[in-house]
Amino acid sequence: MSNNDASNTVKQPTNFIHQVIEQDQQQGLEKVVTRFPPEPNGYLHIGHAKSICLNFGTAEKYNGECNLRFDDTNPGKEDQEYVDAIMDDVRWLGFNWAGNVRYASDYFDTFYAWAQHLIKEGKAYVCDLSPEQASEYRGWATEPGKNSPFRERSAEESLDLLERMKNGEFDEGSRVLRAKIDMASPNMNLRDPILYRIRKQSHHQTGDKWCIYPSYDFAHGQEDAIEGVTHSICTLEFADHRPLYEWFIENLPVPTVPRQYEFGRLNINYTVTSKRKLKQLVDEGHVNGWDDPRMPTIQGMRRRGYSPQAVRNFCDSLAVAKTDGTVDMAQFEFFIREDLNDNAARAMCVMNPLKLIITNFVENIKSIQIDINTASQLEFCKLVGIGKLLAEKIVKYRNENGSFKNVTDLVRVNGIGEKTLDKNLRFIAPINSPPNSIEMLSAPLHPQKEMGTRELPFTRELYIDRADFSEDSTLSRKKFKLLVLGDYMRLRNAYVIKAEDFVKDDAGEIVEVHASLLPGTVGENPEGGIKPRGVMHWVSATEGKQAKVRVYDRLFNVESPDKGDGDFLANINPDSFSEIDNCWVEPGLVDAAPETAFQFEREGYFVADRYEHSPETPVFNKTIGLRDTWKK
RNA sequence: UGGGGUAUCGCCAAGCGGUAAGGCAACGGGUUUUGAUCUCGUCAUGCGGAGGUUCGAAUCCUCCUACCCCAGCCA
Repeated sequence: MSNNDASNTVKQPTNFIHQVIEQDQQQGLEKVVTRFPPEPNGYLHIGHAKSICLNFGTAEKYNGECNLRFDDTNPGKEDQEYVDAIMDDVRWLGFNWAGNVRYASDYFDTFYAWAQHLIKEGKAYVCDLSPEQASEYRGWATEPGKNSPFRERSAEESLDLLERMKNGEFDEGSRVLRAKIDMASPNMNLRDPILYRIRKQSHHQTGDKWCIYPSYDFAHGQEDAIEGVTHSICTLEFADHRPLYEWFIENLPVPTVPRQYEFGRLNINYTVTSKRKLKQLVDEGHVNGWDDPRMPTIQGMRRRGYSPQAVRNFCDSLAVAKTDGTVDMAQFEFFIREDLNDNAARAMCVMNPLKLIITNFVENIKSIQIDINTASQLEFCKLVGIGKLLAEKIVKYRNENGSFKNVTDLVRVNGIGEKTLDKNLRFIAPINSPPNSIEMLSAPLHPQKEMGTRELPFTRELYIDRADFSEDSTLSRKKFKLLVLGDYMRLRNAYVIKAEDFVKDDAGEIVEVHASLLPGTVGENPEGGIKPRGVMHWVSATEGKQAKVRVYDRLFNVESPDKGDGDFLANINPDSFSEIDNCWVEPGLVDAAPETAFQFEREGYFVADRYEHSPETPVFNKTIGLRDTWKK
């Protein structure tokens, strides 16, 4: 992988879990097994990405295995839709789980048998207290709870009651199975926690087989034990559950002994990562779904154009510790830009078009258009997909049949089809007209890396960005890198031009700029010490393509939108989305595959929309702007 | 409040008794056909606070303070 060299030079943040594993290995641990255990009740977000990278990354680092396991113990909240999306997300990040996908529900039979085991051992009982009563009996932090009146019920009776709970004889909420631990424990989780509750709901995996479902606590550690998980990594809020986790492992005939370790959850400013709040954003229509590019969901980041490698690099840069801080969004953005800068092809897109006419175009451009009635074999070879042999055939055909009457007659030559003709149309001059309407320039796809080149049609009429022209020629040369009347500017990958004139409409708006090009300045500096003020991007007005660009900004305009219990929706940034219809891009861009990333030079990074981009209706999403140190 | 955690630069974070790494951000300089990239440089006598132990403390001890988590038949 490409980040190998990075990991060799960049010092890894410490990871106390890796320290634990290395100690365990010294004690004789042979194989590390981890797991990523989401509940399929929503879409994964950046916080889960950290957990995925930690669990899968740890397994990878120590040549172990990592399972993907759905913790599906509460059917009311879960859905197959989420199962599918989560698998998609894990794969997108580039991880492979060991063996098949697992489900907690795979083990429901075992859990039931283990529940019976605990009852027989006198360590669990069916309790008939209502939820309200149970809450009262549980006591308060400073005062111990009271034993349930059903606590000393006989094993036989509990066994029978549990069986009947399973058979659907009782209503939801009427009875539960509880562990008999300690109603006076200062740890509330140990005050006779619930093992099974009645839920008359069908389950996305087990259908209607069950109407009682195990609680998280009665399931999670046992799942780990069944799968041979050695290091069960979860977030800090589960630290209080560890004694219970261990209690089950000690009191049940489990095949292996997993250990639980907790690390600090990832928080990022200017966004929210609580499932409840993300759901609210979707349900109330503040965003366009879970995969809205403004969402911190993996699906959203993907649609926004964040690369999986960038997300991974960011997650790997985070220390695995027990502190609960909030990482600056700028730190994430650094990794997004770093990866995109390396890998995104460069292109030009004019987002606010202003027409620029090159007044001396005809006299000065180097045409590569071909007059098919006079071209030689060698000249035909310049066309796309035409080699020496085909070129010879064309010349022969022309000699035998006389001049072409139409450009399209080229297909009559054996070996040239519609497709070849289409690709070459712009390189062929119309019959009987001067072959000079387009100059094909070539530009590198990347300024530093060897990524090849692209063809850039340069024509008499171009589009430049409105913001790049000013009629005010008194503007400081140093401060304003603009096309200013009477001054020079470099067209990126093309000529240096000089602005000469402009046209205003009745409303006083500039609608057209006239400029002349300096011959011989493609790839060369102008003679006579002329220094352009700067460089600007452009697109041919006749050869370029119109495209739609969606610009996204942060969803919230305060650092901690969910601080406190106030309405986090009040902090929504009303200008987080805008769509610009009249953008012009290089012709080649419309053929880009969905999810291809580009840097639109001087504008930022953009991605062809995963779902809506097509050659007919090109749609690009702004992933992130370029770093901008331009101070006015 | 009882229990469980955590406190080192604006943010993330190393450090594990020997005299405060690194990254992000910020700010300066250089290169540049992207105001990008790249590159060079600046940025904690200070480690939540107060005492103490020690030749020596961010690291050990004592007390204090602040913040986070638990008190669902959610995970």
